[in-house]
Amino acid sequence: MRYWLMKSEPDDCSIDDLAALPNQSVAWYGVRNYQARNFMRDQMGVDDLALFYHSSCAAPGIAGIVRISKKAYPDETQFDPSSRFFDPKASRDNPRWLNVDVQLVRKTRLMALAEMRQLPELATMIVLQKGNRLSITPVDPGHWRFIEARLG
DNA sequence: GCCAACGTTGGC
DNA sequence: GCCAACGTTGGC
Repeated sequence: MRYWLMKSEPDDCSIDDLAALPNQSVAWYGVRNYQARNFMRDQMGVDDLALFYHSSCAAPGIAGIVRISKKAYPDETQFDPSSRFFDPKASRDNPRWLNVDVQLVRKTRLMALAEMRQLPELATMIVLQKGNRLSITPVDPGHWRFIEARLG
């Protein structure tokens, strides 16, 4: 059982969008970074928990908690020529990209990036490191407990 | 829109 | 294997 932080652009899928979906769950498609893919493939298990983070938006920060509801399987969008995530080098025999499914656990108050940066307890979080762009990062249990307590 | 940081591609 | 060029991410 591990903890994660997963970035989503709210213009694409916000915490409220997730809450409105059937089963409040969604395929975390579109990851096109090998390190993030490998996290899903090698380390993510069903019932792992993740912070749902809004990125590339006016108010970046943690917006909710989700759980991994299905382990990694091939990302359909890599096979779809009409998708912006289409990958001509991927095939069904040899898929390159994977996704997991996530399900809403609860929406939280927004814990803004600016607030996170002000908390010395969180200073070593991967997502706060300079230049970090990974869309999926592990969160250590101490950070998880601290954030969860602070989210109320 | 700007720009720093990073990952990927492809020529050599 | 090196590395320049290019594309993307993501905060501001």
